[in-house]
Amino acid sequence: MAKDNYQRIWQTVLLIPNGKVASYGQIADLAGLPGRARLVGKALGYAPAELAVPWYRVLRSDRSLAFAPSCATALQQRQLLLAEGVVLKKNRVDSSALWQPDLAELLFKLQY
DNA sequence: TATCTGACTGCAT
DNA sequence: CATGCAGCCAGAT
Repeated sequence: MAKDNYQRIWQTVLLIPNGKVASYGQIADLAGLPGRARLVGKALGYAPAELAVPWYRVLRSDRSLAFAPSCATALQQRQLLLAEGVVLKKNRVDSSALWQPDLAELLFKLQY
């Protein structure tokens, strides 16, 4: 069911550590949904506020933010990332902020 | 059931 | 390094 995929995506995004970022495609892979990067974007859009999913830690594979640089959403994303110490240069995060999860630990936490 | 959409990607230029 | 573009595919209508 669609809702199940959203749940898996939200849970995976919840595991991104403070100060780290991941790409849509990476989240899709880790969530067991390879090839569905675009679905990750939709899932974040539908994420219930009470889950407090750190949507701002997810960006494109080239490390650029997925919004027009001047729109309100992009501004908020930049602010949230900067607040966590993520280095941002021209709408791109520094590669040192990329999340490199330990797969064994992930499998344990996600409980598939 | 058929179509349309896009918070994406990889590759070519 | 930046842009363009075809391919992508589940979910929404």
